[in-house]
Amino acid sequence: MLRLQEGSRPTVPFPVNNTIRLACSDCSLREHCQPPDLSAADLARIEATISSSRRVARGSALFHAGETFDALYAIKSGFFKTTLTTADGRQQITGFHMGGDVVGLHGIGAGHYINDAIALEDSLACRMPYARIQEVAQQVPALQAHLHRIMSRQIASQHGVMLLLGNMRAEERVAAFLLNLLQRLDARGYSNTELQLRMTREEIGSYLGLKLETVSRIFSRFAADELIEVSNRHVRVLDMDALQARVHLPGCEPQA
Amino acid sequence: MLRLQEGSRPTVPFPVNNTIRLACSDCSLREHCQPPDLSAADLARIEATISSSRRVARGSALFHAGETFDALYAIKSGFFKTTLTTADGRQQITGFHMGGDVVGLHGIGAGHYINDAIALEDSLACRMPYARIQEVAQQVPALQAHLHRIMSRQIASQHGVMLLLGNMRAEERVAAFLLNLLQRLDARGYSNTELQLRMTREEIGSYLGLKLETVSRIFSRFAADELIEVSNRHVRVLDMDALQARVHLPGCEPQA
DNA sequence: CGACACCTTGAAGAGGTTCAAGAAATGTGG
DNA sequence: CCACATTTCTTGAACCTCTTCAAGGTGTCG
Repeated sequence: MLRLQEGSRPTVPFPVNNTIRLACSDCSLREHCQPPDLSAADLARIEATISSSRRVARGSALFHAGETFDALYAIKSGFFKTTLTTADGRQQITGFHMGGDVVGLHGIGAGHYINDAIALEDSLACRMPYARIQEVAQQVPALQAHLHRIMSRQIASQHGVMLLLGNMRAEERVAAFLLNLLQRLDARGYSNTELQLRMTREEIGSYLGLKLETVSRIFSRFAADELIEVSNRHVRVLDMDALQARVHLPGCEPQA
Repeated sequence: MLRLQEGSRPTVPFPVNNTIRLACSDCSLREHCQPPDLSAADLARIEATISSSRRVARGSALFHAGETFDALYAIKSGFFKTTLTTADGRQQITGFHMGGDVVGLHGIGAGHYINDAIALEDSLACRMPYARIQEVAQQVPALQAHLHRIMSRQIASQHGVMLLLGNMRAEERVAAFLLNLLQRLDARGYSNTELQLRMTREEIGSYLGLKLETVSRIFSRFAADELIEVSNRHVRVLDMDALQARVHLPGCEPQA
């Protein structure tokens, strides 16, 4: 079984859609994408079905809208966006996904993917054929429960996005976006005050329902107010409390 | 087993949260909430776990945010809204749900409901304890697959809402909203050109990220343009093609 | 070094909100 | 069954936020 050399930088062009193998038991993301408390036998069974990894080069797709759905993907490393395209060509980014996230769940019901999942940096994903997942879940209750949890959480988190898009002003959206990213990075052991954005201002805007100029202006405003420090795509939070305070609407404090 | 008299109008005040029993095999919504092609034995097993119905009076809740999650609900008849409330008191309606829809899925991952589900008219819902669903799904692959499909479809349809909130102008949102309702009613055997709104303009606005005045104005504009006919909460579509055309952005046709 | 993609900032403009007032529908109690 | 209160809806006018258009700057990669 090939062991990935995590730290090494490839000297050749990044291979696209190359399939390699890597043990689930070695995966640092186990607690994110697998049910806890599995027996060794169960783990082995799951591993046999899903330990096929796919490299995805920056800019290329894990799957495209319209392709027949046949597998879920757990992101092992890297960063993805999922984008919806309308008949008249408008694009909406429906999510940003990082290590441990599972993408493709929307395809189960439709039979095909409705999204494009595009890597925003060279990434590694774990391909999990859905037919096999179903089989194993039928025998391993913990996997079934885990799958339900993952789908349910995605539904719940999308409610949060609807709140963001439906109720928040531009400033609040950007603040909430940054805080959400930081929180997810924190949960993965990274800094909770500093991050490297993997997406353009335009992509942030698409996700937040704003234009790229608006996003840029708000970054500048936050920097001017000394809430954050922005240098290109590197963002450092200087005043976490103040940033969090911006998520609540400014002119509408609950009054006695 | 009590048989509901569908057509009869209760002469006593509508009983709140009353639990009655009604056979799944009698339910007109079977094809909506249950997997197809079940054996009689499987159907009986499912029925034993989920054939407990709850009446919910207009204005009261099927569940509240914060309550411990223990069951999913399939709506048998009536109409619900699900609403999210923020710390600072803002409300966002995250969905409208009618007969055949399943609500509460977001609770699986969180362990508690994150939404309020409020009946917009006197309604009947089928309570399905989640622990039992899990058990049965473990033994009946068709049920498991069906549950996955339901959750997946909800994820996919929420992507559509994100597109609506993130990318569409007010006019498009209202047109898309009406068309979506009509399509769902059509799938349930009702008219696909005429409907009785069960929610206020404010609730429509909350769902669409608009103010109630904006919704009202757009209804008036559509009526003035003879796309629809509005009389209070009754809406009849006069020109379906033109209404559908409003969903695409008006000033941005793909040009050669 | 030069081309290209990405970002910032300004000024003008549009779409939606806010505020306000009145009309219509709905519900309540006598 | 009618009068009254309440909720919901409509419409107008002023305002504000975000967008659009535009230009220049910065960073990156071949």
